[in-house]
Amino acid sequence: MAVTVRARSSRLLAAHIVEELKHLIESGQVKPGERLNEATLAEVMGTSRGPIREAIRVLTGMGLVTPVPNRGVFVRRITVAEMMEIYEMRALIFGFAVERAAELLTPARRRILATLLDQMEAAAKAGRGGRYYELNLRFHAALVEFANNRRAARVYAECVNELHLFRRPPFNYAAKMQRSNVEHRAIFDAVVAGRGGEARHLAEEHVRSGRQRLLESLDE
Amino acid sequence: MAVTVRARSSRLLAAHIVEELKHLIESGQVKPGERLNEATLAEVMGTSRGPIREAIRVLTGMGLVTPVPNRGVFVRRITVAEMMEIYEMRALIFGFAVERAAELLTPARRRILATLLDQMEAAAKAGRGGRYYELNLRFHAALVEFANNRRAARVYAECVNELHLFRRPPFNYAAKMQRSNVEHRAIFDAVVAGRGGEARHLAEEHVRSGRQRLLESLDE
DNA sequence: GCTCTCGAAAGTGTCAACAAATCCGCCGCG
DNA sequence: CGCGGCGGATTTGTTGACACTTTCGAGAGC
Repeated sequence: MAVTVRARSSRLLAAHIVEELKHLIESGQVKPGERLNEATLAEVMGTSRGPIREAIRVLTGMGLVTPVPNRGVFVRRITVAEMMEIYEMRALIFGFAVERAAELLTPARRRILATLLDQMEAAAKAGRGGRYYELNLRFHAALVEFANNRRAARVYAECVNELHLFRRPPFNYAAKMQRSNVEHRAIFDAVVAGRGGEARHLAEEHVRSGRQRLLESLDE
Repeated sequence: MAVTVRARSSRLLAAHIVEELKHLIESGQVKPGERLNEATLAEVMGTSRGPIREAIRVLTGMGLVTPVPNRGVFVRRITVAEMMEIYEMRALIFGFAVERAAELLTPARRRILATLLDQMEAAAKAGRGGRYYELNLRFHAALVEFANNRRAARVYAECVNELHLFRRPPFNYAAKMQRSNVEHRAIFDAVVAGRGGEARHLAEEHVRSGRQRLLESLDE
């Protein structure tokens, strides 16, 4: 658990620590299965163990860590089976959201999506995998947001976060960016054309093919 | 916040308090918008404020309460708009789960569902709304469980819990039990017959008509 | 009578210390 | 050489105390 901490902005309560811990987990500085040491974290964060424990409990409620009595909390470990389940869930919600987004599309939203698509294309051509990955997340998040269902958006975000627990971002996108982006374009076209049903189907397939790409990368 | 506490079973850590608080919220002993008083809860639970605060943080992570700095945490208040969103989400997941359940049905599972159906019918005939409500929850939960997707089951349970925040169980089922149970039977038949697509459609409609029944009961 | 200010009361945020459980290395025994 | 158990060290669980913020009511002033 080698840890570096970012500067603290808000002096509001120790909800700050929650963000910090989430970042540590999602960025892979603490790995799945690893234990969170209260004393160490307290020292690093410059506080006492109280706020640390409370922040850890928030993560417990979010399901990012699992507590074991008298032994501490461990970063959740995702099995392949769980990953499959989460992907199914994600496909379901993404498909639903995209169909809604098609119904609720506005010119402003269309522009946002178009811009993201262009940027992704540029990133793909330039071979910038990290950049593409980030834009990819934002494209999906935007579509989900445009469904105007915060509950769905939250669950979707949770799925994405948990998938981070399984595999780090810099997994080999280089070869797959092009194909992925073709699918994005197809979804976008269907949404813009107002063909909600088709968009939904494409969105579900897109998530499934993303899962497939991840599975293949596991064999390497 | 008039509170009565049940006997404590496990002597393992203050995760016990989480269950206790959840029960207080779901049973309506503390109402949406109300503040959770740490000192009072500590006294009632027979512990100090530390474990109480930690339990409250778990609820925060689960989204059941929202914290306000220096003012405490408040039980989440669900608006009608949010309720609609949650119902949409619930319909989506329930439909998905039922289709899967149709594919994964076993004789043992079929028997469990059939038994629940019979019990519900009996409860409906006897006009026992509370009993029916409880069996109804179990019937839905069983179907969701039979989809073999724990992530989906968890999200579904969260939706149901949050809907509890909106309206108490003893809302008037008496007149609606019969109709509700007809829908249950139809879903069951489709699942048993292996007609997943039809079952899914029926399941989605069932949740939507449940929402409709709730909306109508709001006008009274 | 109304408003503003001040101060006490209540409640949350934080900390350091203590109690209990678990982990780990060492020693003795078979 | 392997195995079991016995401390010591580490780490979590819990507590009470203290600081700071917010709330609310009483009283002065207009």
